[in-house]
Amino acid sequence: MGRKPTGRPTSFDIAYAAGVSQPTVSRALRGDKSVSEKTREKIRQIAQDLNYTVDKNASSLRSQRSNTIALLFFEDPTPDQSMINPFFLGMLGSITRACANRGLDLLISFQQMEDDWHVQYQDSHRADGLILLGYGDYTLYRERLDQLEEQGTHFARWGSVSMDSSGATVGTDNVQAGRLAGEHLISKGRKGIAFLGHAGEQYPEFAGRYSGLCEALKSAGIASDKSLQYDAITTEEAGYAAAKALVESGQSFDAVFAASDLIAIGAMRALAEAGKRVPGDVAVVGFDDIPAASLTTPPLTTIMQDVRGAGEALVETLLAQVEGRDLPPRKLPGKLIVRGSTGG
Amino acid sequence: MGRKPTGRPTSFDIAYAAGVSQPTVSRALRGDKSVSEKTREKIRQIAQDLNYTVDKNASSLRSQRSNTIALLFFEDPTPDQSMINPFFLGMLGSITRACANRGLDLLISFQQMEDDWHVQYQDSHRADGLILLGYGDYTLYRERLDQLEEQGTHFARWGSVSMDSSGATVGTDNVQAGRLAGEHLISKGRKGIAFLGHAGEQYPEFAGRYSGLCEALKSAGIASDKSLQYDAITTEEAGYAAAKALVESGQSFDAVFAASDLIAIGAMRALAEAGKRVPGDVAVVGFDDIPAASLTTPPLTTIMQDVRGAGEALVETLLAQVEGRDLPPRKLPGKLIVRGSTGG
DNA sequence: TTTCACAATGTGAACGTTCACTGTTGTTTT
DNA sequence: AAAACAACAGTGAACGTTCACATTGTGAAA
Repeated sequence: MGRKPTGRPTSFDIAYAAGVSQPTVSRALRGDKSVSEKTREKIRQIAQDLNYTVDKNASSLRSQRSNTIALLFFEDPTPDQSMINPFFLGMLGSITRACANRGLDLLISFQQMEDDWHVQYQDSHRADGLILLGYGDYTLYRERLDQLEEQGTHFARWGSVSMDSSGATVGTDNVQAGRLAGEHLISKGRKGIAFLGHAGEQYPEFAGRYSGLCEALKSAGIASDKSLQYDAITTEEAGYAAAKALVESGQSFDAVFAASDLIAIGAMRALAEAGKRVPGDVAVVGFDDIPAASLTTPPLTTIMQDVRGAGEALVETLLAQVEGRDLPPRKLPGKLIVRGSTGG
Repeated sequence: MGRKPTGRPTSFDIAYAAGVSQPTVSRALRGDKSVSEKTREKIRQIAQDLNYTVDKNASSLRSQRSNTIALLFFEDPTPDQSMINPFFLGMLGSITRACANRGLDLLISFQQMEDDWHVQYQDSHRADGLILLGYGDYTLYRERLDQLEEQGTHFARWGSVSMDSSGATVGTDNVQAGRLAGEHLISKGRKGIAFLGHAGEQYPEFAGRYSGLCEALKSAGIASDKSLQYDAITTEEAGYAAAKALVESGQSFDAVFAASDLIAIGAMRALAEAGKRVPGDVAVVGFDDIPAASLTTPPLTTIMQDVRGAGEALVETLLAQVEGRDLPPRKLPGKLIVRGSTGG
């Protein structure tokens, strides 16, 4: 179980074996065109035989580029232990893939809002840039974002695109997606559509979804009723509470558009307890299409965000920024997934 | 959006400002006792004022220690895109936390079985060690593990502890957990207990769970019936297929112990389609306690693995190995979570 | 033939730390 | 009072690359 007695080989060893100078080895392995095809191939072969790999630390130190990006998750101070929003976990997968495709390494870290994450990674040269992921109260981290920007840190974030953009942003077109949900419910003959989710500017994504819903209602000539909007952050508990409040208010409604699947799942629980049948009495639409959405009874109709596209877009946007060309913010369309909770 | 015109400060700048030599700065910031309390504090203060952080690359290069570990997920060649086993995602969270507590950075990467992951990370000095995560056919990657070990790579893996251990291993005590599940079902009066999951040595974890079940049956004086064991890998589809085969076989059974929650969920779907009621006709127990387990109807009774403990144990074991002291393999107990699928 | 350009490699330094020593002081021991 | 020893700080080198520039050889243009 001990370590190899002999140290691992360096580029000098390869150089010696190949009968060239050490920098030539470096050039060859990077695929530099100024090394002849022949020597390049020879060096590659020797490197492989000797089991040599470039030392990333030395490389990064000298070139001032780590080919690594850091992924920072953050949520409101997590109440319980480690219940991470499943949607972001899907995102993690797609970002990982996007990085792998480009030969980038990915550092990951979960952050509490209070931490001073804003200084750590890029400054210590661990990463060339940051990807920021997380719902939550926008106003809370707005300040940090500005600070990042001021520091000249490269970052891309997932979130609401519509806000006066702080840095490079990629997000779902929440208004379009909200409209999609609204139109679907309306097409099912529903008119009293409640919205569960914050609609204030602290939660611009939710607000976008709500205004999309309102647009759909308006287009259909239905008056939207502000009293049918109930605040909820993105947890199952919040959804349960909001739906319960809705039911107990005595207002009449025949559909619920939840700002996230977790909210929707909580809401369905509350509706069931209140004796409301889904979709008979109340149709329910969620948002995100998390894995659990297809496992509820009835299965949840929801808006799927383009997770795969998002990962690609985030990495691409960040990379562009690192290389000095800023890309415009990008909105990805949502897609309606029809399941049982709206009557199939 | 441009970069700071002036380069970021180095330890020399701090040294100059503090009126000491540069290595003293390095020592002070590492908390070296050989720097007097006074100067240490002074240097800390100046560093903070100047917004200085230690360059991780230089530090790692010189000290030959990256304070980073790499987390490698791998599964059987993923059929569809990025459906990652939710259980491992929970694990990711706990490992992240365990790393953060120790000031370690975490690199993550998803691997196809075919890739040559076994050489990459530690050799290039990106990471001090590897954590390997993934179910799957053991025989498939067994060879790679041996290779890693031979290379002197430090790694810890999550998996079956009982096998002739390749390297440092942490895992759930599958036999104990299986017994727990069996005892619970027996206490509910069930006697015809089917097991859905591979029981061969390619899947030692599943096999352990099965033998735990058999132990429980034996202790209760019930003969275990090998024909009630159906192979299934850990997906919802596999669970569906296995349960369907079970039903169609015409054998009588009144309980199902699934080797994973996904299998259980698939099985419940098949049972529902076959007109069997859960838990009335058939009680169901899963394994893992993934988030979706509490959202099914009825909610799924399951065995919870100690995810938090696992993350801690893996990181600790790995760290020990890096520091030259090998820790023995570790088994963590499973915990029964009783929900509706076994009658509450 | 001379000249210039270009392709291919070599040379020396630099990236920003940490390591192993060497010097200082000032305090204790005998 | 000399010797011994801490406690603290400084000096020079080293980690393994990549960079900027200098050097060589070769063939085409003059």
